[in-house]
Amino acid sequence: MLVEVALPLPIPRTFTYRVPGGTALPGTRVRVVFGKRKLMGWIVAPATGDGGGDPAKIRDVDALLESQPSITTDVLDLCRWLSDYYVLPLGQVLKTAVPAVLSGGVGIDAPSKTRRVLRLTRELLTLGEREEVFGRAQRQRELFELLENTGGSADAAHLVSQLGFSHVIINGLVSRGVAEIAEERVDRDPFSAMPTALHPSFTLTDAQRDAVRVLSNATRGKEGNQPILLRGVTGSGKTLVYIELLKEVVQRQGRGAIVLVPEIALTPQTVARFRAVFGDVIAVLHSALSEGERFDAWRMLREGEKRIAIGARSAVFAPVRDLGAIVIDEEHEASYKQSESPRYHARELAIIRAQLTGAVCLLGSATPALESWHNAKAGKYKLLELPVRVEGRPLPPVEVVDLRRKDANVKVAAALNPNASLSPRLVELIWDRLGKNEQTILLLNRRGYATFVQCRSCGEVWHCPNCNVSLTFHRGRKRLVCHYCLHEESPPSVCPRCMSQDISFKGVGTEQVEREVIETFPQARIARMDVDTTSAKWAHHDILGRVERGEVDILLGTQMIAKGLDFPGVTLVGVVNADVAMNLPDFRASERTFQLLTQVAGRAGRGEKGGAVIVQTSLPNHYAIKCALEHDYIGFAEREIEDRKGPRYPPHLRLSNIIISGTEERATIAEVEKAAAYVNGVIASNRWPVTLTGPAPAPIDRIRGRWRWHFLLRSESAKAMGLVLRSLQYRYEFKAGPAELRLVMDRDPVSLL
DNA sequence: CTGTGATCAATC
DNA sequence: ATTGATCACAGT
Repeated sequence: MLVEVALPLPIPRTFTYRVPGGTALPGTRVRVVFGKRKLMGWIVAPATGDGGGDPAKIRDVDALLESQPSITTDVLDLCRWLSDYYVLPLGQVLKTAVPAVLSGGVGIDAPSKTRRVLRLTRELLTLGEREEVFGRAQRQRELFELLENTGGSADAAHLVSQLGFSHVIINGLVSRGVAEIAEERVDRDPFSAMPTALHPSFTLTDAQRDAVRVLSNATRGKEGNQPILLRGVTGSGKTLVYIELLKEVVQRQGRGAIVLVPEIALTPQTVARFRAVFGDVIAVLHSALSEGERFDAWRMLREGEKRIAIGARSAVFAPVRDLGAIVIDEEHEASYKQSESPRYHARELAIIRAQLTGAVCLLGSATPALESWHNAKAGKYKLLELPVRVEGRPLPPVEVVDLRRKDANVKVAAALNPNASLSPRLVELIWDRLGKNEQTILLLNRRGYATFVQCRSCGEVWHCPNCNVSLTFHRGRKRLVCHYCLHEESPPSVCPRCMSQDISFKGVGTEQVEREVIETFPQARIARMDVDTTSAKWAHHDILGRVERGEVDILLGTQMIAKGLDFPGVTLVGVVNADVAMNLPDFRASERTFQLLTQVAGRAGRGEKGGAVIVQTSLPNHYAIKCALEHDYIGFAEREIEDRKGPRYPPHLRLSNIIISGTEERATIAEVEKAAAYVNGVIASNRWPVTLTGPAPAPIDRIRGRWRWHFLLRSESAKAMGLVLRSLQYRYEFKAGPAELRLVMDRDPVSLL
């Protein structure tokens, strides 16, 4: 039998091999001889026959690595789509769709962890039988009866170390023929030991009930197979709708489901709620899992022992059987787009996988991505809405503090501290909450102490030697740090250019706000949550746990505190500076700002006590901020969609960002110009409806010592865009020349930085 | 006339 | 990605 094998190499084609004596299903991993070496690959199809080459060259498959395909049919089809759309060889895609331990070429059983267990082989029903078998061997009889009471088997090491049965006793049972030592697979699941905070189950609101009805009809194929967008304001109970959908699919229909969450470490509450309802049929695909644990979770899904996978974007490849639903929570989140190859968007893959399997695809958000909203308005997605919070709780009032105003307010603050980043109004409200023993969340989307360091006398700003970005001062570490390449150096005491000692630390970061908060509210219990305080494995979990138990008065952090958290004790949210996200040179800056403000404002007032939000900004008239104040998603979306007509950006068309990087600036520019000229030629000669903008330096034009230039492709036609990218791939695939020049194709980029 | 490096084609 | 072939130019 001849088969097509995809190899994890940058070669966009498959190779034909022979499976000697027998057959093998697509999705099976094989080892093959390729050139001089042996590689692991996947059988992806029966051989096409015309296979583009000399039949005499076809070699035998070296070994089949598994009897059951590691890639199921629907995942294989999903990977094919990914390979085609994002212009990437199929073998490389498949490699990212299975746990890393499987791409090393080991057999499917090898990564499993086993333990030795003592297991009963014979029943001794009567007392007489027991007397006869054991005689005076009292301890052996005790061990035998212990095993009977624990279901017939027990861990051998545990019997010896914890229960005091020596090897002699165990061997005695074995030699009497009533028990045996066996290897048993261990299923590592670090979550099984974690408490599942049982959430009070609310009765559904009318809107929730309507949504659930539509969704459960959809699971029975009554609503067509469109993706469904659930727009529910913060606190409207989207999670409960997801749970009801999964109850229908998993408990009533006996099918499987996938739940995607933006970053699983940041959403422990969401995960805990699913675990509370579905218990041990859930596999949690957490980034902190070891490779072995990840493999176990994957295998249990593959074998149907677990039916729900919950995890970040890569969980879209989970080998869930008989898939009935995919839920994408916070579907607007940028983290669903992978920032390295393969640069897929998990939301798009989820929609495709749902289409392939007939599953329901549910996108949920309070602030849908404009693309999703646009699709819903155009009728491509079905739209469901949850317009009010549960139990009729109001959305919190949002108040603006204008950072530009040099009136009494700010002067008071300035008199106290010239660098004050908390306005008197915000300070006053925090005092009030401290007095009432209520909690405050403070958001600032910048970490470190000061975002740049500048000489007051000559204006020199300290930059990273490898990247074209300013260095951030971290006071705790007493270092200047580059947030792109992690370069560190000592903070200067003298300006090397003008020898002045008058050096200022500018641009407030979370570390500095933390200091200000400590000085202003000395008795408050404060927790800071950003990349610098959450590097330890379960650090997120620990910090959020303290907040949940009421051990923290003020939680301060970057955007990682803005999402999905549900703490009824939080009655005040302060946005220290709303402008940070707005000033990025990216067409999504307004959208990001609006989403961040809406999401973080939604953390306030989830309990009975209500809540308030303070937004400090120097752009109080910007529509992104104004709409966020009024909780007006639709107003924002309409205005922003209009704004993106000139120059045209998504959702009006599709983008691809082509980046060429290299260590030499001139060679990089020369190459990007060559590439752009080539693309322009291809577009013109085929009359493809695609336009090219650039080339130009990337917004951050040097990272890790590499110069970066890019150009943008715009098209309303996905097909034409695909053809252009494909021709670029062929042009560059076998490209000779200094290998240090690299080309990246980012289709539907989420950020242009 | 050999040796090192760059460039290119091929891999079932 | 990796290997082997081919070709240029440098040092002998």
